[in-house]
Amino acid sequence: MANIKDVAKMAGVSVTTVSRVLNDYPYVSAEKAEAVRKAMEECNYQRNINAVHLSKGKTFLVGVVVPFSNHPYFGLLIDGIANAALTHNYKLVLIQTNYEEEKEIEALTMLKNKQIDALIICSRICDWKAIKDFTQYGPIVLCEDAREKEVSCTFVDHYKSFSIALDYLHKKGHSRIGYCIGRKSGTNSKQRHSAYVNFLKENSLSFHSDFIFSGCFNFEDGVKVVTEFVQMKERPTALLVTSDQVAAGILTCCKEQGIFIPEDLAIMGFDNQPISKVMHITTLEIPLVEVGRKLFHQAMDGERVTHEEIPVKLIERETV
Amino acid sequence: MANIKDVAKMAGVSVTTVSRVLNDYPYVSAEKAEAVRKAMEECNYQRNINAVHLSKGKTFLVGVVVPFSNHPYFGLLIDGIANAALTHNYKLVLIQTNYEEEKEIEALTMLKNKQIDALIICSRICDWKAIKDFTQYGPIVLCEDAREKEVSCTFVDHYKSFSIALDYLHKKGHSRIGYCIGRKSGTNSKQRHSAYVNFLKENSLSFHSDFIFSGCFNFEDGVKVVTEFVQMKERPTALLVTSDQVAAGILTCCKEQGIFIPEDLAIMGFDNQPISKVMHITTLEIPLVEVGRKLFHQAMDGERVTHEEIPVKLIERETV
DNA sequence: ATAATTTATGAAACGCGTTTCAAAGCAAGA
DNA sequence: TCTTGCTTTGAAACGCGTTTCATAAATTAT
Repeated sequence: MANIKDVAKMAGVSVTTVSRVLNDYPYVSAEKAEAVRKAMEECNYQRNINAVHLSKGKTFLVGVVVPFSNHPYFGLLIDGIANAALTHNYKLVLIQTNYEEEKEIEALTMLKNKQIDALIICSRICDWKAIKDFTQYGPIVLCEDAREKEVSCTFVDHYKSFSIALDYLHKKGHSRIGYCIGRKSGTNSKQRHSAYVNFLKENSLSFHSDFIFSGCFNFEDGVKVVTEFVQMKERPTALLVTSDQVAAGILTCCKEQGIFIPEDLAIMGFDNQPISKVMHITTLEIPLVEVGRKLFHQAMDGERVTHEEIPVKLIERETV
Repeated sequence: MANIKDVAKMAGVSVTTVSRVLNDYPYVSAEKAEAVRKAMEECNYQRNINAVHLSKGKTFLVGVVVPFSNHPYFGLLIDGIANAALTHNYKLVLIQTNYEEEKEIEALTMLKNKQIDALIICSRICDWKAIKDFTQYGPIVLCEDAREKEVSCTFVDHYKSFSIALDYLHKKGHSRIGYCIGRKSGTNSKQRHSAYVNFLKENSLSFHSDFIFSGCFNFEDGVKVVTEFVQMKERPTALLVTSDQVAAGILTCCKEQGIFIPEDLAIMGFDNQPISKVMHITTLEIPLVEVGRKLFHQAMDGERVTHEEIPVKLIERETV
């Protein structure tokens, strides 16, 4: 395969001139530019992108860390990131971690390596300390409340939004409220939990540890929740479900079991995924595609550290 | 930042020796190896991966072309690819095309550029001709029946599987069968359609163009189908739905409309996604994660062109 | 007409790790 | 003792495009 030298020779110019043509720099005469273009065509020249990357110290790749890629939450997020990347001629390197810390470190190392220009971490298991060490190597942006930290982030104030949801349920007459969550650790989960605990305290409600269902990620996890629910002696009357998928699963399962929604159990979803509309699930809208887009822009604007809060919106439908 | 030269100088050896240590080559004395390791640590040396890529002509990146990443079908496929990639120390470059041909060409160009070592195309809109021109630049593998073509593929024989499903419905007494599909063009869709047409012919059944519902990708698309369905004068009694998501949407919507499944309408899904189990949808299992894994392995084994057919399995549940 | 710019062009250095090739040292076998 | 065959080690070439710097030519300004 021909390289820039060959093209230069063929066109009777220097490699510098070829490079100038290649990159649309000025100060090349029309004739020489033409000669170069002709030579490139003749030998089917293709620029070796790795040489460009080495030379420029830039790859036009952005790493995206997600635990799973087949989950609608991350799917939508990736969608937003991917579409923003598309318009900026960046490509995404998908790093699926399955929540293994090792994989997250690998992603961070890619940044250190200069294999990617920036890194977007959609969800993590690793310590902030681990990340901090890598901030010097390039922009890292988080999808969580990192206002206290020296990296950019786009986030939902989950404390606030959980409080809103809890108050809403409380106003509707519920005092036995539980919630379903993916994993218990994680910045977002912790914020939610403290909102929950504070809500109980402020309203003098008692804490039931079995009102908290963890491990809820997908539609099918709704089955587990309902199975547990029916076996409970003291049941909650309302459930905050941090994913519409899970809420939909719970709904479906409850119908089978003859549990009426919202009479027997009120359900409040999160995200406002399309499925929640179809199933008339009351939910808290989080514009994930927009979050994704913002994350990408922050990754691009690596110099500036910004913290963007995304407002959520309560969407009333028929499950509360 | 220190480079290999600096390390060599610090350790009092040549760059070659450093390179040998870096790559675990034999023929380095223990003392020198130790000196190199110490030097690397001292200056926090990090190998510039782009230089490696340039030198090796290899990037350990595999491109994955998908139209959307937030769809469970592609989610599962990506999952399989990603996990296989993980174990082989490859990373994925996600190219979300939204079915724009231009983006597909861009992905192919990345292969030509040597920016990726191989390309997996999960679904495409572009012509085979367009792809053919790029096969010379590296392994391209397709997720469709490409037995006639000189690229590797992992595929489901959609003609066969559609026939199986149609026969099953027919044996259950249905003669007014329709189907729901994502897009009408596309290799898979065409295979399915011809299976459908042949089935009708062989059983002397008449063709109703309105029994075919296209644009069915997601859960929410089920709504459209049901809306159309209830307005039909002559309704099908069974529907083959090429995605469990859509089948689930149809099911949910039918329940609302008082349409009984399977009495009023039999539904047969595809993929055997978790949702189909929860909702007891009879479906045709396609092991997408395994398909993904195979696609990756074929991409790795670029030399050999193989065509792997994936068998499907009918899973009887309660919607037929 | 002369100075000051602007335009055009190429040599060479740079980014950096890998690999080939030659050479030297040393041990085992003949 | 001599040959053969590892084991070690490093110089130099290689992969290839970008960028800096110097030079020369052509304009424009004074």
